[in-house]
Amino acid sequence: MTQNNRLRLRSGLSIGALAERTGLAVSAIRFYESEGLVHPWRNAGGQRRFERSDIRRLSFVMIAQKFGFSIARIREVMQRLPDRRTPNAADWRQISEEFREELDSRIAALERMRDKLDGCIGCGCLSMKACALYNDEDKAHEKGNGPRYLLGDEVATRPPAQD
Amino acid sequence: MTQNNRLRLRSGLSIGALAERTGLAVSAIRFYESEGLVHPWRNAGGQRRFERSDIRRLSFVMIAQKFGFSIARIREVMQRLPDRRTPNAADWRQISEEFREELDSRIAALERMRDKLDGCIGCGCLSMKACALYNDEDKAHEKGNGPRYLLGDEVATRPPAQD
DNA sequence: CCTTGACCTAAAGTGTACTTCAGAAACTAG
DNA sequence: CTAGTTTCTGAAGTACACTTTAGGTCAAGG
Repeated sequence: MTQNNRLRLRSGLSIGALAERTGLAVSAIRFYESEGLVHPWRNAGGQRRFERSDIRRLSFVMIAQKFGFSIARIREVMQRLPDRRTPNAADWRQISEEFREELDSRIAALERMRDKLDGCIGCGCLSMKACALYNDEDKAHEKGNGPRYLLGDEVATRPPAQD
Repeated sequence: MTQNNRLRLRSGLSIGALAERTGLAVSAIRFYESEGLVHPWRNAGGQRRFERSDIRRLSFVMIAQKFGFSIARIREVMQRLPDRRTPNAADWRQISEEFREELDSRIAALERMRDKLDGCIGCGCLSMKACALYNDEDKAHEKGNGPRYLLGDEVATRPPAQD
């Protein structure tokens, strides 16, 4: 294993080794490559070889996913990492700053919505129209392909009975 | 339209009318029925007829989805609504209480993770193992079908270089 | 009565994030 | 060198939350 490690370090990590180090499935790493999140080279036999810095790239991907960011968004932000040189701590800190800001505003939006929930659920406005919970904020659930037209139509002609 | 409305009220809402009132697509309402979130009856011609209280049911579904709850979870919680009588404001308040609690703890977890982000991203632990961001909390991203084995394996034999 | 629009069902398609499978080539240990 | 493990590719499968399509029925206005 020790000798093994030494070999790996010389010629890049195999996909299996990277999977071990990150806890990801091998298939997930291949998928992330297809999504442009890592860019391994190939050895003589056509097998993928990764740099040690890819451990960190993939770790970052995992963290960002935990926070609910989509692969598209993660790819977008990671494209700001340096291309030529190996990213250093400052590079990582910089892009995580960006996530942090987005995260902050999402947490805040969620809190505002939560606060409105109390006032809204019991009231008639839940039957729609002008309810603050509808016309408001970015939803926690921003991705997706629903109708997304979310109101704007005519006003209720009758009082909000307790239906 | 006024006369139309009067007719609708006598014999229940058509799926199109319900779609108009909620902003949902007709297809979405059919889907929600198949998922057990609404239970329309059928008229003589086999068409769905909804109660006025279904406007509120679906509105609740939409709000819960905005907060990121899955259909399965929403169905689970809505099963606590009264079966026999039309749910009233107190009923709705009670089940939204439950969501509120879940929401609170999810917001709190997100905040704790966010706070750890600052300390974690720049450091070597991002390369895995004992990092607080990994072994911790319920992920915002709890559903899903990934590898989910997320660490627990051997310790790094070398210091966390700035890769 | 007839046309038009709303509605019906079942099946297939969409996007996200992956996994699983099949068959073949590469690599590693003994 | 051989056996066993890894890795390779492309295609298909999975889960969630719906939408779209196709082909047919129902209902309301002129």
